[in-house]
Amino acid sequence: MSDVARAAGVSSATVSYVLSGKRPVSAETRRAVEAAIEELGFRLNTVARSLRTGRSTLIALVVPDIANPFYAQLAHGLQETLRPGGFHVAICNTGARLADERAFLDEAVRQRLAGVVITPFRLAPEDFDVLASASVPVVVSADLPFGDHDLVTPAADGAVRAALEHVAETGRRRIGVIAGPRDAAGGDPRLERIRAQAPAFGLRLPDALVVHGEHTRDAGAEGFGRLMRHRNPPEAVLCANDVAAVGALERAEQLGLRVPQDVALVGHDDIEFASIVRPRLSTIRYPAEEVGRACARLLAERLEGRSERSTVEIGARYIKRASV
Amino acid sequence: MSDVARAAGVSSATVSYVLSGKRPVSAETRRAVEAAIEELGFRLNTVARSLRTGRSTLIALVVPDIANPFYAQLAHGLQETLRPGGFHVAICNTGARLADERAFLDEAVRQRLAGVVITPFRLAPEDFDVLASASVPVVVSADLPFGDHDLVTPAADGAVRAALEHVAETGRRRIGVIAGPRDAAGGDPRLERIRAQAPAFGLRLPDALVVHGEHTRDAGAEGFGRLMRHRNPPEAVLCANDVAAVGALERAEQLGLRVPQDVALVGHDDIEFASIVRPRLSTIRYPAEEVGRACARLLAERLEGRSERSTVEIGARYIKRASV
DNA sequence: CTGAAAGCGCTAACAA
DNA sequence: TTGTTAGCGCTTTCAG
Repeated sequence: MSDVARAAGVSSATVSYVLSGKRPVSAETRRAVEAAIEELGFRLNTVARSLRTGRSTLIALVVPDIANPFYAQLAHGLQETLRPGGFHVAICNTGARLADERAFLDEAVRQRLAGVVITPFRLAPEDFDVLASASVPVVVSADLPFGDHDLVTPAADGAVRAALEHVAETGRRRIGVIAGPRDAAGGDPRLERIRAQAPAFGLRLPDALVVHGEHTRDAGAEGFGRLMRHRNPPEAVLCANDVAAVGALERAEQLGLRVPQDVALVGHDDIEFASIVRPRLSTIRYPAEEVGRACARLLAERLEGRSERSTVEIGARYIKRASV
Repeated sequence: MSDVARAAGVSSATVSYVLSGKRPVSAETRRAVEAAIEELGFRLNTVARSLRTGRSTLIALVVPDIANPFYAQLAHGLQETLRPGGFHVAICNTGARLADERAFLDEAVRQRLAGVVITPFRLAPEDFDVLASASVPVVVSADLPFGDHDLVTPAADGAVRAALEHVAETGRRRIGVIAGPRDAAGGDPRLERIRAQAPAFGLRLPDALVVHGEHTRDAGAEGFGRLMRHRNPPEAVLCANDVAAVGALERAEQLGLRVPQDVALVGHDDIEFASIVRPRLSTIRYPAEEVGRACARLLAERLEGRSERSTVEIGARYIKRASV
């Protein structure tokens, strides 16, 4: 930078100001500086800038698995809306493991990150204290509030109602649920929403027909197998996410069970998988890209100075397809 | 850090050395320093470290679309194998647009990144000069060599042969190809491999039956439609990637064409989609996670000092399923 | 085995 | 409108 300053016959402060635009510079000086920059092939060192300003332009996206289409799409929405503001997104795969979740939060403060967007799985609210003490803004994407952080969350009651109504209309009475991991922080709100609303539609969800597992195809297949081995199996199975639902569907085929004739299936999220499988999966859509964009906006607002907590609800909708 | 030094009664250099392990420190001093770190909740500022050392620990992954399952899986493999070495991965979605590809390379030097892993689409070799002059190591993941950068690439000849053989065995003679974008840098090697080997199996690929498009479902559907509107349509369609192949399959269904009875379909990559659609898609597997891991290894070697160019071939394999 | 001190490249007072 | 300069927090010679 001082090279540029010398070449342009100005001080390095002036170079800094033409680059940042934080103070007016005469057209003539600006031209001289820009010429020198071009001439020397100069490129601002953003590391030095970050050290000086105490804040980088990097945002961490902390999720269980970026290869899960839901998070991949969320990442896409997040990155695309953060980029015009000069921010970048680092992906942090935790594998839903507590130790890794913690490790990334720690790393976020070491790196003086501009912010963190996270879907916490096993983290406790206290784990965020490291970030608070370094005043790294946090946006949580989850079904339930988490501490007093900004939140992007589904408004899903109506969608769940619509799904249950559809299941009931088609004559089923006994339902099962393939929920998230048993030890997830805050339990599984998707399960609880179903449990709370089922009775209103004359649907029974016995405790024995609730199984838990990770958000993977294997876990979905396994959970479905367990449900159907029950001496009195469910007539409809609702899954907390589409990846598991696809696993369930595959297991149904292996077991010679027809969907929806023998058993109905409903997912959550509406990732691409859902409309690609046969039968097409009825599911409660929670639009990942839009979630990512909302997270980006919340974070941007924080970085621009908002200090009160804010929540964005993203509407979920029941998408009726062929699996019910 | 100087706070820690003061609290431990040592110099800040010593604190630095216990943290980095770059010089022996007596057990006693170490203990005192660690106690002080714990006490004060000190966290190393990696931005300052990067400024001083001239290199960050961030690696950019530059791809067209992180929401494309192939790249999402690649990202996963990359991140998981880079992390133990203390490196992080930033995602850079280019949308396959030249301007964005260039912008990210520029950004990489501003950020003094430790490295770049890229699947270039429209970039020309000269575009990499910015990186070379800042000596930012580059690993290219592509079907063809690109400049003199480290390369991860498929060994796909055998797989293509197997696919074509299967197509020929089932009695088809006239084939079509849904290739990548017409203006992609270096053309479409997957198309060229097919073109080169088809004659050996008595297969004809007329120029009129080669269509180009992006690696998206829409482009695949559109390309398939164009192919089948031909007055003498192909008996088998090979796609340069599975995302497009899924689009083609959907369009076939819309058109009332049965796969594989009316037309056979072969994809590339074997992303999860391929085994989820019905009929299951026969495809040339190119394992994305493994590609990501290979990119990580190549980059790690560079950062440890290797200076000769290196290429890793990842074996591709024909996966015979129900669409041929 | 430990310390003193220079300096990485930038930004932001403060001064002119 | 521009310049001078201190200092962000670390690493790394050089000296002891």
